[in-house]
This record gives sequence, structure tokens and C-alpha cells, in this order.
Amino acid sequence: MGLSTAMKALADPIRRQILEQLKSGPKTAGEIAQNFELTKATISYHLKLLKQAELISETKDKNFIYYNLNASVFEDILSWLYDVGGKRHET
Amino acid sequence: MGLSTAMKALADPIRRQILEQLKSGPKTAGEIAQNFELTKATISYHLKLLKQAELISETKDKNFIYYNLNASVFEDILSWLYDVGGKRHET
DNA sequence: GACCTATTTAGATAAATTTCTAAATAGCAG
DNA sequence: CTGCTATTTAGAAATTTATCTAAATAGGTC
Repeated sequence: MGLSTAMKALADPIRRQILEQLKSGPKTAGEIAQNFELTKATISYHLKLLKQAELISETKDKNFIYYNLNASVFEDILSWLYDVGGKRHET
Repeated sequence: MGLSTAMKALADPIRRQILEQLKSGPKTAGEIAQNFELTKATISYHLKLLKQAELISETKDKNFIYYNLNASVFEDILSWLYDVGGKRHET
């Protein structure tokens, strides 16, 4: 969905923590929410933004929705940073 | 000033464009402002945020202020992205 | 179908961000 | 010191973002 959307998604500390949690594997919205002092509705809102930024994806199983890190989409951001930050980046 | 400040600074497209402009070398606030349809006050505000994030630094000469890219500070962000995105990053 | 459980959506509010205009500061030039 | 140029600061208005509560959806289970 574009660099801008991804960058905005990464700007929020809650959303970065969500991504960090997903590092260890897929989790449901409920599992993620347990680690925050925020309502499930709020977590759902953050998950929506991360999904729009394609930083995560979802797979449904029974009536759970599992969220997964979408590592490939970090590439765009890395490229931009390397480009501006003055380093080379091999894709 | 921390990852969070830097990430927030990078979330705005104007600020990213400013950084891109500085890639080719130091520029004054006025020179930067010329490339946007925004007032100098607004550009000054964005420069302040970039400075707080330590993504740029300033050097004064006569009564000009030159802004420079501070490439080294991109490292924190790259590290975080590599870490979460599942890639290795040698510091 | 009726009832759970998991999650999202809607609508409202609060808080943060971006932008502008106008005034203030700072340094050089005469 | 006065005036000029470059830039920032202050304060207000507009927009966007984050959060909550309550209601809606969706898929199992009995």
C-alpha cells in the first residue's frame, strides 16, 4: 500500500510492539490484546492499520483470526532508509 | 533522542522529502522551503522535529543556518527493522 | 435455532499534529 | 544604531489519530 502508509503505521509504539510480538509467530487478536492495557476494540484498530500497511496479514482458522508478520514488506522501508541514509542495500 | 521520536519524524511525507533534499548536501531552511508550497514557519516546524529526532543537524554560517543529514542516526531504525523484519543487520 | 466466544464496526470524545498569520530574534551591512 | 534578510516562536484553527463504550458480525457448539 505504499511507503507512506507503512511509515505511518510504524510511527506508533503500540503498533511496533504488536509487530515485535508477532516475531515469535502468529497470534490471535485476543492474545495480542492481553499484553496491553487497551480494549480489544483499540487493538483491532491498530491491527487494521498494520494490515492496511501490509506489515501483517491474517489467516482464519475456526473462529480465530491469526495475524502474521509480513516480513517482505519491510523491504521498501529498508530501501528508502538505505537510500537516504547513504548506505547501499542489496535486495 | 530515541527510536520512537525518529519513527514519528519519518512518518510525515514532507519530512521525508526534506531528508531526500538533504541527500545532495546541506541546505538552508529557505532553500528547503522553496521546494514546498508551505510557509517558512511550517518548514521550520518540520525541521525542528527532524532535529529533535537527530535525523538532521545544523551548522550556522553568517546568518544562514545550514541543515545536514545525520546519516548515522538511521542505524537505530535499520536495526529495529532488521530485527523485527527477520533479517540480520551487522552494526 | 439459541447461545458462546472472538473480533470488528460505529459513533463519540480526547489528544496530538499540521498549518497558518503575526510577531520576535539574530546577525550582517551600511 | 538602523534597516534588511533569514529563521524561529507564539497562538489559533483545522485536521488527524487514538481511545473508549456499545452494538454488530461471524463462526462454532449444543
